[in-house]
Amino acid sequence: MTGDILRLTELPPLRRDQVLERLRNAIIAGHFKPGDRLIERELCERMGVSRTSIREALRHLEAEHLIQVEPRRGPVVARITRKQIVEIYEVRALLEAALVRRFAERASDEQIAALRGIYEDLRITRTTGEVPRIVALTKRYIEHMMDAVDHELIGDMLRKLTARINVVRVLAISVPGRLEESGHELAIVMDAIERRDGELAARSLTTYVQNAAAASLKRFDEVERERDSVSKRGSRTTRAAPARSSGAGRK
Amino acid sequence: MTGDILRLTELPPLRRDQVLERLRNAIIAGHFKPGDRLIERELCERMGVSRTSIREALRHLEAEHLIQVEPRRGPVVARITRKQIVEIYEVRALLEAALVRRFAERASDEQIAALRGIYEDLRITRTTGEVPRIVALTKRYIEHMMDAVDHELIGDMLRKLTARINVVRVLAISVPGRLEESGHELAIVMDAIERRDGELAARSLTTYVQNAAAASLKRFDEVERERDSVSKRGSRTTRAAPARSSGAGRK
DNA sequence: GTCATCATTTTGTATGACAGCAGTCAAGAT
DNA sequence: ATCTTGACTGCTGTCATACAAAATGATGAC
Repeated sequence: MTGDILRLTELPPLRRDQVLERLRNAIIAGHFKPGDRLIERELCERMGVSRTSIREALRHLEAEHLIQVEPRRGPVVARITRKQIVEIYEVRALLEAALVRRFAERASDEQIAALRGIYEDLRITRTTGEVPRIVALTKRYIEHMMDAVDHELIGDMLRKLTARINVVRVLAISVPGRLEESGHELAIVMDAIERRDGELAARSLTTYVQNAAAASLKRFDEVERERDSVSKRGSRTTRAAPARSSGAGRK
Repeated sequence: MTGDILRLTELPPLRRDQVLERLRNAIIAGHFKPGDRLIERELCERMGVSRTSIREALRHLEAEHLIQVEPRRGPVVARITRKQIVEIYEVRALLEAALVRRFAERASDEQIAALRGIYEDLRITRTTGEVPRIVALTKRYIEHMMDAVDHELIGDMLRKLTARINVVRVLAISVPGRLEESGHELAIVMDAIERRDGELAARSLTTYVQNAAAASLKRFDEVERERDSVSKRGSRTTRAAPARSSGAGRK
């Protein structure tokens, strides 16, 4: 019998999984910055585990694209390119649109009411400008839909994608005018859901995400430009990758 | 200077990456069957590397959902559930529709002509019923679009998704009537692309994928039913990885 | 056939070792 | 002062070994 559902003795969580989660959180939270090297021995000491566990967790993060590993140079917190941001938002738009469509069409009235509750919190908080709380509520909002829709794969993919652009995404919130604009879009989405109009909800959410993408890209470009001008006069930055600012197009 | 264009000593590919690729291929090709246990020591011996490299590759495969790891029981080739098949096809439909839309709208005339070439090969081969060749050409077809569209993320995701359902997918080809039906759908897609009608191409491809999903699910259910009735009278539990007589026999 | 008991595998983790690439820094050359 | 060179150091990639705890398999009792 393999399905040990009724197990009494909780077996201890695997060290490598604990390491994985803590590293992942640290990266997403921005505690490690893009480009930072993750040195194994350091991580060992700080987390009190052996290299074995650290390295296995790193392989997992590598597969999630949260770190990049150049052979014999070791892992680095993933830098994100402009093209990647564009692509991630594009796919996010597709997936979230599908998600909200299903939610509008299939969620129970209670689930929709609960979403309305989260939405109202969010709407109010948006007027106060408490960015961390806005981020948290936005997350709650989408997570609520994921739970209700019960689409493991879309949920999984969205979580991984948002992890990759979390830093950029948070920046985008503080783009002037963004909050008002997006508030309007979200209102339409919420109304459409309540009218069970999946199509409209999906279309509106797509617009919302596209605008969010535009805001993120704007901030990204600003940061890039600033970083460039600094590195031009300032000290020599140890940059591993060429990281051309514009026109990264290869032929 | 790190622009290693003129490197003489081609640095050896990392062992863990070689292991990763070989294991991944073995799983996708069905050389290991779903539910088979992957025992570290065995893999070490058969591949001539240490547990370190094997285990790191396994963590990567775990992140790709090609293996499942229950704590302290070790890795097992991922079994796929009916729900997962449904979900994967749903997302595949979304992503491939987006892909073909972009291709229809942006590809060069030459790229479209090349696609037509692959398509014609495929169309002819379909009449002959050579399943392996059909599979190969279908893969070429989609890969050609990925290359042309140059959307790293969608390409990446599609590759990972198809890896997970490869076995089921191949089975579906031999569903009676499927080939004729899908031939028709593909023809519409191809025509729409040539007329630069991204919308129609996307819609048709969605239908195509949905039908493919239906065929796969049908075969999946058949196999399931058969397996159930066998296990009811025959040997008891669903054995994980008995040393199959065919192939490498150990013990 | 079911169940308890013991032997054997296998995983999870730690430790130590070492070759070899990568980045650094100081000494010498121009 | 700047550039070049070469030694130095830091890390990664990989292996071998070890061992506790859990899982699996075998054995025998009821």
